[in-house]
Amino acid sequence: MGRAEIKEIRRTQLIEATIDVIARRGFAALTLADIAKAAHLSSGIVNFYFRSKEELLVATLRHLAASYERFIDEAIAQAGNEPAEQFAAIIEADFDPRIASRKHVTVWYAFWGEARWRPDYLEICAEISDRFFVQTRALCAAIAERGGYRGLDLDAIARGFNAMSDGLWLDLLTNPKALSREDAKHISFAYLASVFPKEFALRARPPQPVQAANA
Amino acid sequence: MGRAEIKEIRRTQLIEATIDVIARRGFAALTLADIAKAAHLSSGIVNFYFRSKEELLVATLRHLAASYERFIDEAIAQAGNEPAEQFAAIIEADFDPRIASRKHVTVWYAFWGEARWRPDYLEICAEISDRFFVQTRALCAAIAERGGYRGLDLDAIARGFNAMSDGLWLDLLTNPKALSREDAKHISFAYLASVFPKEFALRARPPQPVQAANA
Amino acid sequence: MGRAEIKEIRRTQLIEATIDVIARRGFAALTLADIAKAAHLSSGIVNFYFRSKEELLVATLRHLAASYERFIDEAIAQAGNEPAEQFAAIIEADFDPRIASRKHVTVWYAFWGEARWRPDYLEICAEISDRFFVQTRALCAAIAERGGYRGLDLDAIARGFNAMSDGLWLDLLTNPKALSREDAKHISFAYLASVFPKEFALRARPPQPVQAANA
Amino acid sequence: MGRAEIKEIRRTQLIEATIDVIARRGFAALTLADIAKAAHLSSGIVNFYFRSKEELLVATLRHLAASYERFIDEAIAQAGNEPAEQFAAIIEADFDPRIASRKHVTVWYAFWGEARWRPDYLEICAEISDRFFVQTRALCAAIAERGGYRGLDLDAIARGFNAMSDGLWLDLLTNPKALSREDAKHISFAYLASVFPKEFALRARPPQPVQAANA
DNA sequence: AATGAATGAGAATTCATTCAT
DNA sequence: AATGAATGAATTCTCATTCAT
Repeated sequence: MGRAEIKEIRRTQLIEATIDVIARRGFAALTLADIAKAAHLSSGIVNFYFRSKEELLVATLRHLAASYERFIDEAIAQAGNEPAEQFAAIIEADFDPRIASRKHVTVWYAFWGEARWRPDYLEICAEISDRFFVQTRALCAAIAERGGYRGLDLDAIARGFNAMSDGLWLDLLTNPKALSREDAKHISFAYLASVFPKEFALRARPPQPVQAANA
Repeated sequence: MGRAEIKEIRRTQLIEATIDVIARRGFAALTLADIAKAAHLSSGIVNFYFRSKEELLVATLRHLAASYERFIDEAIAQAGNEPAEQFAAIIEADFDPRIASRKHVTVWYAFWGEARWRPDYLEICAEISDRFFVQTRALCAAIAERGGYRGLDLDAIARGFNAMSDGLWLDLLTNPKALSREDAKHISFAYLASVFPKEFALRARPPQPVQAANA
Repeated sequence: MGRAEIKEIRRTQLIEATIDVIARRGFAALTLADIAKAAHLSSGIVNFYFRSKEELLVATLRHLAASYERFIDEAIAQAGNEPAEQFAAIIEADFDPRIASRKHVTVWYAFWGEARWRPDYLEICAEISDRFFVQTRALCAAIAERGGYRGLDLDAIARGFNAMSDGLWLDLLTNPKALSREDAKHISFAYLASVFPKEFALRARPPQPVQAANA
Repeated sequence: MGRAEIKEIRRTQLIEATIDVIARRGFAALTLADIAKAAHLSSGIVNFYFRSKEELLVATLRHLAASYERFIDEAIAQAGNEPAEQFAAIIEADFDPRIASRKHVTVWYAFWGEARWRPDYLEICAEISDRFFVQTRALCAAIAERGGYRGLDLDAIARGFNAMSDGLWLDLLTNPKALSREDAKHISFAYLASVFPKEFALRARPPQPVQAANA
């Protein structure tokens, strides 16, 4: 195993340990000692692979963003050529247990909570948000064209959809009793069904389970 | 002025200082000394009026939640009896500069970022989210009845709306270049228009300005 | 006792503890914990009264310089009006056990050793060196005038004298077996006697003790 | 090239790197990693050729002392047989740019600053000081005899001369604006001229340049 | 009621040293 | 012979909390 590889392995190891520890203890209680312990390495190690705690955190957020994008892109790629299918794949991916796990959502919100004062975080967040907007906007446009929809405000629809996704994640985080991942998907589909009824009405499953979840 | 009153004045003074300092420095960099200085009081003061830093933070979140609810409730109260008017008032209030100021949004997200590990925060967040859901769900039901809409999934609409609001706040926070408060309102109205076209089509202002903002 | 006084007392207490610890352990081994312990205070105290370790060290050097200057100035003041008497007083003061104690010399050399990389130290050292040069140069001029000496290079004499003093301190430090404080005084007087024989020949005591010291 | 030779080459390489790094960064900031980098070697190397950092430092000081002695001895050897010539050669050598360079003086003072607490340093310093004393004392004796000087305190003259040299180095270090290497030489010669006027009066160049330097 | 001095535990960071390769 | 990854002890600095005044 070459040394360059080791370097990459360790960095990833530390980044994943960081995600674990944030998920377990929280951003405020995050210590390098805990991260090192979670990575089964010694306490001085982080400053060997990262210049500072802050740099590790930026690398962690970048890693998180890259994972998220990769997951969404793969889901779209596997969804076939129909834009509505692709959009549906985004929703499924967005609330897939591997992506919208309590752990991941937790960590995303931890970063968003601090983003305001860390230009690096902000940049990464804006980048992913812009990229996601472009993607969903293009799909909306394609669906609108194929479906013969007229006069739609595609920007508002796409941005609204993205915002709703983020907001549903927040509900998963802060109000898990009121909302399950399945509920979140249903709500997303219901939104799309209200804009593109022909394509999404059938996917928006009946509301009973939601009421059950609130019971 | 009685002692109880002074106590209340000081507590409020410290809570408001806390909000200021979080907005200015961030949650992670928040120190009791900074809070005391911002309140023009001496450094040991916080532990005099609050058992601990944590208790001050819980009180701050509670204060924030109460302000938010009061503002929304007043907006509804002033909106007249039409449910659609009331709903519109909620949107206007939700993105009013006094509520969705960068400062407030910042602080809300700071708390949400930490909420996962603080049961107290979580409870307050869930409470406000539930209350807001009940309110918006009731308005949706009223609009649907008056407007003769059938077969709507009211739970999904209300939850989706609330989620979208929170998500739009996140965009205001992390991507202010891509989204203004006016854009956010427009997107909210566009959503309602897609569900209740009769009531909201006219309010969803034409999309040009949004495109301009995104240019 | 007012609070402003306490502040000054504590700062002095910490500065003196710093001198003690440097003298005892050395500059390289100097830790804030040791200083705090030597001052019979708790470990966080230094950063309460000084912004950083570095600031404490600068304050310590300044304190050292001020003590030195005060001691020399007082010695001159008590020496009467004869310039030769005053010069003699400088030598006596310069090698007085209270000033040229092993502890003080040690600490001075510790600072000189680091001065090169710390502009603050350098400035203080240059200031004291310039001031001392001006003083001794003036005394040389007065002695030369009264004694009718002609053609003397007063700058070189004064600078040479000051340099010799510092160098003798170094010998006290690094070679205490070869040189006592009394030897140092004798050597200084011998130097002055070679320049101003009338005024200093008698003070330059016979060389035997020096030889004895070297034995 | 045998292993013993390589060992010697590497040790010298590391010692010279140490001198460079001390001169550049200072004693306090000296790290083995920096030294290794300056020697274009890998970070673990020092502990391969020296038992510890401390041992490297002692070797460095020894190297410095040996270089100094060699330089002075060579200067004396090249100066002919006249003791006054030899003494003059010592002064020239002592303030030769190759010996009294800012770099070397810096490093010497760094060691002197720490010497008090490191018996090894102290021993080396005392050794060089004693040796230098013996050398200069012998030259003084020879000059006195040839010149027919009577009643001189040769010990005091020699020790005073050595002390002045060290003190002038300190001035070069801490007060370079006030003193150049040429000034230092002039001051040294002026001192000798006051003791041995016949031999050194001519070498003590006129004082104007010194005044200029002080202007 | 309020102050701010003092405490001491805890965190990031640095770095000499070790050692597998 | 040389590398550089890994360790972990030590150090500075921060800060919530306490408490005498």
